[in-house]
Amino acid sequence: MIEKELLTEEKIAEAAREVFIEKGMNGARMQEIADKAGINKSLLHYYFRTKEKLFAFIFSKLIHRIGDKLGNLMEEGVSIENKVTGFVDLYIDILLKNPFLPNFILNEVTRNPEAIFEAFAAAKIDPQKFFAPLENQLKAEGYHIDPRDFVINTLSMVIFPIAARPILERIVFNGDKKAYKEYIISRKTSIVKFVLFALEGYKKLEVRS
Amino acid sequence: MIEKELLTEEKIAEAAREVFIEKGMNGARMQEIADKAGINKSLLHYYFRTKEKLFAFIFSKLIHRIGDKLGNLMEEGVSIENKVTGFVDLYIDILLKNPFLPNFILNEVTRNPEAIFEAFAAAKIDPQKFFAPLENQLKAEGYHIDPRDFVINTLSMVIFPIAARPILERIVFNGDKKAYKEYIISRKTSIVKFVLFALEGYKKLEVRS
DNA sequence: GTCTATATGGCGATAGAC
DNA sequence: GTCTATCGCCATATAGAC
Repeated sequence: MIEKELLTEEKIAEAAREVFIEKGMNGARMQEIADKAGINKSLLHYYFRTKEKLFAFIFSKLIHRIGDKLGNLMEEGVSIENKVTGFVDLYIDILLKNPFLPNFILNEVTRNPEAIFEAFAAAKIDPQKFFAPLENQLKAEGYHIDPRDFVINTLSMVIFPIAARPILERIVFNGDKKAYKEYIISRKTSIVKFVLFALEGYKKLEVRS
Repeated sequence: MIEKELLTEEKIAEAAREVFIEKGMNGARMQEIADKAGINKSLLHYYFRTKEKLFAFIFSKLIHRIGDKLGNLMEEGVSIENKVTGFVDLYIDILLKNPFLPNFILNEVTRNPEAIFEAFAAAKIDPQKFFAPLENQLKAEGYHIDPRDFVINTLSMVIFPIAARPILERIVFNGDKKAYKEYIISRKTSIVKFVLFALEGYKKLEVRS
């Protein structure tokens, strides 16, 4: 019964994705995944022989999707300003829908670095294809900034406040969840503004330092 | 024998701190802590009845120290520029020595939010005492930026690249650990530059948006 | 206070009926 | 394919000798 098999496997994958992302490999329980998928625990082992295999399956699919999204943002002919705007907007939306994603990736990548090599290799993510054109474009548009600083600073400002939600929500917003969420949404414009202001400074420089 | 008791308890605390920070509450093993402290596993339970209690002890001490350091950075009479420089320099040094700290805090604070309330309350950390003077100072020095953006953006750029070390080291630096570390050190100056350039833009504005 | 030995419970994994 | 029952391991925690 192929029809049924696909359905069950999808239910398992969806449940596993949710539980793994929220609890991590160590914290996740096969029982919880089974419950959430509406099936029996031993059926999990029937479809994916071990927890490790199930995890690897979920993780590599995830990296693959992220790799695709990153690639799409690198079309040529788009100005730096529009790239920043598009990037920040897209990623804050994604992260608002998947608030556990940043911590999950950071953890698993620390726990088992080998998985990165494989997953990123399989997803065909090549940093040179990303940085080389960006460096040229920054130069061409007159911004004398290290492209790594440009990318990493922007990425940091997008991801960190979402990874640190429990702390910010409590310390900065006194437990007001709505205020926190509105603040994150407001960052869609404020991060772009901050980055573009900074870039102005680099425009005046003659050499990058 | 009080002398001995203090020594053993300190050895346990130091070992527990290292293991908890690297592996987290879930990943840490009482056996590993005992080994690292050079004592027996059951002696751990003699000093701290449960793993949870041992963890709470370590965690609250840690938050307390962080609270103190944050407070020290808020002396009056220091220019915004010097505060940024001092903050970035100090924190990158701390994080280079404790690379697991960011992920540890982010994780545990997600896993058990109650712990934050207690630990931060015990450490007497009051955000209003932090943000109110900073907001005034930013206004006084002519920077029309939301103080939360200012703090959170700077913090993000300091912490995130260290929390994301495994990814950056692999993807951006092709596995070259030395290059990664040198890059992080270079950020001590480049982050300050980036932030000050951005601030210049906010100086031209008449109202904060 | 510190040790050895052991209890207790949870979780991943398997056996086997249907 | 899906279930119930159970194994075997590992980690926390306790008992009890010294």
